Amino acid sequence: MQIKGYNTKQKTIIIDMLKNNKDRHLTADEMLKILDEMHSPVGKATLYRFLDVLVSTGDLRKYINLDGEKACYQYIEEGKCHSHYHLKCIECGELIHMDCNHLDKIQAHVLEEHGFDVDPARIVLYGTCSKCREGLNEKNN
Amino acid sequence: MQIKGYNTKQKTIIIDMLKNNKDRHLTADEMLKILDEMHSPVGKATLYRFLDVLVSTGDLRKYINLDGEKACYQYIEEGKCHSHYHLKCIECGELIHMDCNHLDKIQAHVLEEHGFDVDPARIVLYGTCSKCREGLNEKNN
DNA sequence: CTAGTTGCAAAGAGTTTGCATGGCG
DNA sequence: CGCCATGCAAACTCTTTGCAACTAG
Repeated sequence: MQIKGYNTKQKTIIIDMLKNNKDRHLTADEMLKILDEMHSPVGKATLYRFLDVLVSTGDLRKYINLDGEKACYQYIEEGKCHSHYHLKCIECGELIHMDCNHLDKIQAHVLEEHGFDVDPARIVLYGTCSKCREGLNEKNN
Repeated sequence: MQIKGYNTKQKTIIIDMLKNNKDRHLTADEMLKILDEMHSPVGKATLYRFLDVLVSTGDLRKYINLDGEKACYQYIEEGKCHSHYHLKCIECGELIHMDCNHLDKIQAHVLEEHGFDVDPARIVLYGTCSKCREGLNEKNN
């Protein structure tokens, strides 16, 4: 991918980290921790600034965590249009990727009846997963 | 409604204010302002603490940080379970509150087919509103 | 009386900004 | 060399907490 602006060490590190975690939703804090563990610490401000750039160029998607209030980010692979939906458990935090044609109807319905064009890739449904409802899930957050 | 704990002046004032604004989504700051204008100022901490109580008793619904913004609250009339969905325009940032029975099916479907219990109040659908799609919307953020 | 409640101010959490230094091109 | 980027710390915003004074029951 094309890096906007100067091609610095920090930007390369951040992008590598994001690519290595493209299946996860990461918060800024988690990223800082990962970068530390990679022995490639990056300044907090630098991270936030570059994440903003990546979001604006469409390489990164920003989700607002309705529960914990921290924003989560997920890297978007070039040209790859994720047409699946995300379920995020507010108990255990697990992120579930759901392929489901049924939900494609949401988009059609909201567009026709409400005049609003939903981006399906951005849909995140918050709730509780089956494990947590059954109380089987260990506390892991 | 039944007030939990002691029945104080501040609690009565807050509940009155909420009832008078049950058609709106208010942030804590907006409430403080309204209370000031009613010449019945209530301490910030008192408000936040009582809002928490009302949310826990189910009298108030809390919508959290839709886009790094403040939490907003809506009073729930007794016995009336009214859930609606949020549409957030990624162009102009407008937050649209949509009442739609059709979308209630999302919850049932995801629970039955995917074993995941979605909280409808937390659903936020990102996309573009009709005004922005037509390019008619003024830049307002 | 005494446990719940209030309000101030200070602390927290997450994010942004100011500014001097440093590095890309 | 000029300009952008970096990183620290301080600022900022929204919310929560500590604590002494207060009040409902």
